[in-house]
Amino acid sequence: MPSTSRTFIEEARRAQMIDCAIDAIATLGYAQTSMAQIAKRAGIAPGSISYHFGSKDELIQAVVTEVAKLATEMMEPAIVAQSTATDALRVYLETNLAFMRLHRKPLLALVEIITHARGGTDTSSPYTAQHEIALKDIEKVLVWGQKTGEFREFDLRSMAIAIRGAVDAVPAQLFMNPDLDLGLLATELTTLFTIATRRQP
Amino acid sequence: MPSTSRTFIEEARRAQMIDCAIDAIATLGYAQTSMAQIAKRAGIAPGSISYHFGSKDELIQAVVTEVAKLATEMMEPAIVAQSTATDALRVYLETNLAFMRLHRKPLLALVEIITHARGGTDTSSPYTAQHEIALKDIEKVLVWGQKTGEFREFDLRSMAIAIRGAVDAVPAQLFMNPDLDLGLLATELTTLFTIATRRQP
Amino acid sequence: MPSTSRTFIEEARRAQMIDCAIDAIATLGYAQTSMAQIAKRAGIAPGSISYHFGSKDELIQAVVTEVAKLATEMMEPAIVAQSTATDALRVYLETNLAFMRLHRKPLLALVEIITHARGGTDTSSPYTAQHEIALKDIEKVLVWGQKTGEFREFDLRSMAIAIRGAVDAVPAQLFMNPDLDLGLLATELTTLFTIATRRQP
Amino acid sequence: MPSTSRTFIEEARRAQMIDCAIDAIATLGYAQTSMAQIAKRAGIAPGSISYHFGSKDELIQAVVTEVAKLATEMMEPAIVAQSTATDALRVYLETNLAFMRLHRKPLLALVEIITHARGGTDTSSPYTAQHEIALKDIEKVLVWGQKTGEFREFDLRSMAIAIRGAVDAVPAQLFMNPDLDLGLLATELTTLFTIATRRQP
DNA sequence: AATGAATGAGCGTTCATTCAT
DNA sequence: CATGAATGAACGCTCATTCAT
Repeated sequence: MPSTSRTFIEEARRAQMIDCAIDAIATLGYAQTSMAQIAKRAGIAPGSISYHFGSKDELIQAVVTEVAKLATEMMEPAIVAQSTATDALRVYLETNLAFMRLHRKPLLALVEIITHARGGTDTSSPYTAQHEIALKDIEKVLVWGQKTGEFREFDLRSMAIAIRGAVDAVPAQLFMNPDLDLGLLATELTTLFTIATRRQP
Repeated sequence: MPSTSRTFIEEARRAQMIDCAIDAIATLGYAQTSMAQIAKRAGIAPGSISYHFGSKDELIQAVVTEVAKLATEMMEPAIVAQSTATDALRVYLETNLAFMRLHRKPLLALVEIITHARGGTDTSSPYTAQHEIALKDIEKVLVWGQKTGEFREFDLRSMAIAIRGAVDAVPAQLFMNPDLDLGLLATELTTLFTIATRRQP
Repeated sequence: MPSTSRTFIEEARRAQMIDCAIDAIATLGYAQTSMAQIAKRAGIAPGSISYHFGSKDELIQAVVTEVAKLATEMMEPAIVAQSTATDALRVYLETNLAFMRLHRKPLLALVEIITHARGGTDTSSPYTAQHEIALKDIEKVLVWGQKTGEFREFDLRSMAIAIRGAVDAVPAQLFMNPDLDLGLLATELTTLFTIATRRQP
Repeated sequence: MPSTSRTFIEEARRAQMIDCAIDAIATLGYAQTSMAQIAKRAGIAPGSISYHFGSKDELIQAVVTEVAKLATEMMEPAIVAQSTATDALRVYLETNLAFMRLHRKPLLALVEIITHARGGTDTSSPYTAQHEIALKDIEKVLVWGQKTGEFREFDLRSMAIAIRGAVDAVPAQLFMNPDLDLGLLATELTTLFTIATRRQP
């Protein structure tokens, strides 16, 4: 039991603040979400957030980490359990869309942060890095498929951009049309990229 | 020559301010772009922008209109000149990427504005509408190809989301990696969606 | 013929600007009346007003002078023509209310200026002086009536304040209720102050 | 002792700011009183006022409420305690002038606010309403006197305008001449309106 | 540990005034 | 004479952050 009681309370407070930040960002939008708004939702003082997180940026970073952890926990085991690259790609798309269905608010918050929190030409932001990691993950599956001969020859980065782009486009759609059929979308995207990647006859 | 000198000067100033706004937004990001920043780039007083545009919103709107005009002028004639849906889809992707190459900063600015100017749950923003129009345009080409038998059966909206998503993902990539090979990307995306949409044997 | 053609045009321009200033102030209120608003009403450039009047303060002063001249021209001859102080007091009240009926906008503008343009503890403002002159004018009539025995003994300044206060209260009423019966009000105020000032039995 | 220390401090700060606002408005005039000016007098940062009051309008409203409360507490009990309309009218005038003597700055500030906070043709401002209430209050006393036969017949609104006009004229006089004898003025105005309203022989 | 009052820099905007044309 | 583009100071307001309690 490595964590003390103090740390436990501390962690509970942080988790509560992260949850409220997610709710505020997903509901109000990134630009309209102030520290005061988050504090109000948590029923605490604005200063307490600074106290626990040091700065707004660190809170936002914690939100990103939290949601990324949630997503990874949900998606990664299913993907690595597949025995073919084709299945892995299919499951990658399916679990991504499933995550949007099950964790809409965290996902919306994450998208808001990624699109808003970038500062200028700062190529080295943690969000940029995360995006690169996502593309690299896809490329691993694509390389696998090309090695086994399941997939045709194509430029890895281009295909990865297309796949990730399709997935990243969904939250915006979801925002515009909350009744979007995510099940249908999952099926269609799977078919689309299965056809587009498979070795051509 | 119907325009007077006065109008000419006025238009020149507006154009200069729009250019500086584009530069500022593309360089600093939307959230970091204040009237003062834009004015500084133009070498003028902050109040002068309000004098010419009335408000920040109107300046931003002018930027959007300017870039949209630029994009439409470049892309639309080439697309409608095609005689098959397959060619139209190819040219759609090619001209979109060509625009990014030729007008990188305006395009980055436009993307920044579209992704940031939305406020919370406001579904009815003009930028949201613009996005929907873009999808509908793609769907027209897809319907065309399905009617002629060039394309297989698929859900129109899902395919449109994937295509637009791939295109929209490019600016972010461009931002992270300015040396991205847009020519290669155009070829690969064309191949990808040609395969993914064509009638399967 | 002391005035040149240039001066004539000059005067016409000034008169036009004063009229537009009166209209703007009476319609929009003092605080909402900017140089640009006045210029717009006159169909001229904002800079032209500064050119003719030097500053906003001087324009406002010109408006006050103009309206005061209008009022004096209308009221003074009728008042001095009376042969008793009682009649003079009656005509003073009647002509004051008649002026409000006939020149509502100039009067409203004047009131707006007097109540708004005062700057801090500046006791020596021209508006303060004008107010003092108005009280002194009333006191002259009151002294006259006391000397002839028409009026009872009372403190001159107190009675003058009450009379002027009643008259000054009317524009605000007019503003709140444009259908106010100024004829009835004139009759009633005349009766009121005739009773209040006359020698008691 | 129902109020906590926290609320107490909060209230003390608000009271301090209201006092400084009263001082600034009475000294500088409404138009010259900015948040920065008030803050300077209080020795605090401009933002602190927004923190406690939300907006300038709310601060001004708080000033009005504060002064109105002060005035009502002082004047109303004395007036309603009278057994005849004649006495009520006398006490109305006396307490009004007494308030000016005891609370000169708050009263000046109130008058500044009432005369300035109206915007253009906006008939429905809360200050306009307050003025109407003041007239109605006077009319109640006048109706009372006419019913008991103490007062002669006259138009209620006209007489109310004259009485309120006389009272409202005093602050401006006070501003011009700080040594004005308010005791004498109270006596004279009482006599004036007692004579003017009483049943004529 | 937690507070919340207070800060101060920055925001978008207004506007009387200036001056090259 | 007249213009109107441009200015620059001031406005009310927001908000992440600090710090005495």
